[in-house]
Amino acid sequence: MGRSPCCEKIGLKKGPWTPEEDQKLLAYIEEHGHGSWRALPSKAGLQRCGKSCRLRWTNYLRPDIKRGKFSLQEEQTIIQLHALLGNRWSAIATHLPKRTDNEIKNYWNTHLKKRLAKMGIDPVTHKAINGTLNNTAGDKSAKVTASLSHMAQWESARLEAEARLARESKMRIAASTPSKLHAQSTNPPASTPSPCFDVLNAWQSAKIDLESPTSTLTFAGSNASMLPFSTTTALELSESNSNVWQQRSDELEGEESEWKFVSKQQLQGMHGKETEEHFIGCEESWFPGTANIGAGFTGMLLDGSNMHDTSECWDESSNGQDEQRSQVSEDAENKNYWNGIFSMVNSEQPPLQPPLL
DNA sequence: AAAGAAGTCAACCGCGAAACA
DNA sequence: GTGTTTCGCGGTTGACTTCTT
Repeated sequence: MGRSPCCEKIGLKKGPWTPEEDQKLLAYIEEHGHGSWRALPSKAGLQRCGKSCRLRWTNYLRPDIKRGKFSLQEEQTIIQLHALLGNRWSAIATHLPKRTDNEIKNYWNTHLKKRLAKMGIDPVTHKAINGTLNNTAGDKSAKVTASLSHMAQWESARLEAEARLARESKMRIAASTPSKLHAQSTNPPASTPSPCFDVLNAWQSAKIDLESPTSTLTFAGSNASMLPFSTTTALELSESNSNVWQQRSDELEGEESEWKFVSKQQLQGMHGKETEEHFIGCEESWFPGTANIGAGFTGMLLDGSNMHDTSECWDESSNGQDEQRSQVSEDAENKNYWNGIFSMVNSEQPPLQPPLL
C-alpha cells in the first residue's frame, strides 16, 4: 500500500525554512492555490517535498493563523475539549480560532499537561491522580461517567461528521473558485453556515435518527441549543451557571497561571465570610463571563489531597465538609465538569471556520 | 561568565484513510 | 476488487532559546 515516495527523493531540502522559500511558497499559493501538494514544489521552484510545503503552509504561512500566547479562554477550551476528545488535535483545533493542531498539540505538551499534573489531575483521564474523587463518589459517579463517556463518543462522531462536511464544502468552494486561496481565507463568506449547522442540516435533511441506541438524547430543532449534547437536555444545569471560577493567575507577572474552580455551593458550605476573606487574600480573583465553562475541576481542586501547591490560599479546614455533602457535591461537580465541556462545544458562539486545507 | 539543564516549537516521520486508476 | 497515489493526522525529534547553578 502506498506510502508517498515524495520525501524519499534525494536532494530535497529539509530543516528550517528560509524567508526566500517562504516567499516562493506564499507567492505560488496566492497565485495558483494548492491543488496538488505533490506537484507544488517543482512548480513553485522549491527543493522541498510536498509534505513539507503543506506543513509549512498549514502551520505557519497560512494567513488566518493567530500566533502568540494562548488566552485563558483558549486554554480552557483546549483542556475541556481534550477531556472530551483526547489527543484529537485537529478536532480540537476546529474549535479554536486561528490555531493550528500542531500549535495546540505543542502547547498541550509543553504547558497544559504539566500544569494539570502539577495540580494533581491526570492529563490523560482528567481525573484526580489518586482517584479519591471517584472512589468516594461511588456507583453514582460511575454511572454518570459511563453515560458521559457515551455522550463523548457521540460528540466525537459529530466532530468527525463536521470535518467531513467542512472538507466537502471546501471542495465545492474550490471547484467554483479554483485559485486565489488567499482571498478565501482572509475573507470567508459571511453567510457560510457553521460546521455545526452543516451537520445539523445534513442529519436532519437525511432524516437520520440521531437518538442514541442507549441514551435518551434526542436531536430536535435547528439551533445550536438543540445539538445532541445540548446542555439543557443532557444534564441538569441549574447549578453550573452558579459556579464561580476562580483563577489564581500570575499572568500579570508573566508567569504561568494556576486555576481553581469553586462552586458557589461549596463556597457557602465552607466558612462563609472567613473563606471569602481568604479568597480576597489570594493574589487575584477572576470571574469570567462563561463561568460554567471549566467548572468541573471543582472536586479535584477542592479535594485536599489534590491541592498540593495550589493550596496556599486555602485554609486546610475549608475541606472539612461532612461526608454526605461532599459526596453529593462531588457528584454534581462531576456533572459540572462535563457540562462545562458540552456547553462549550455546543455554545451558541459560532464555531470556527474549518481550517483551510 | 560559563556550562549544563530545562523548556519551546518548527519540522519530520510513519501510519491510516480516502481518492483515484 | 485491487493496487497506487495523495493527503492529513498524531507522535516524536532536535535545534534553538532561556533558565539555573
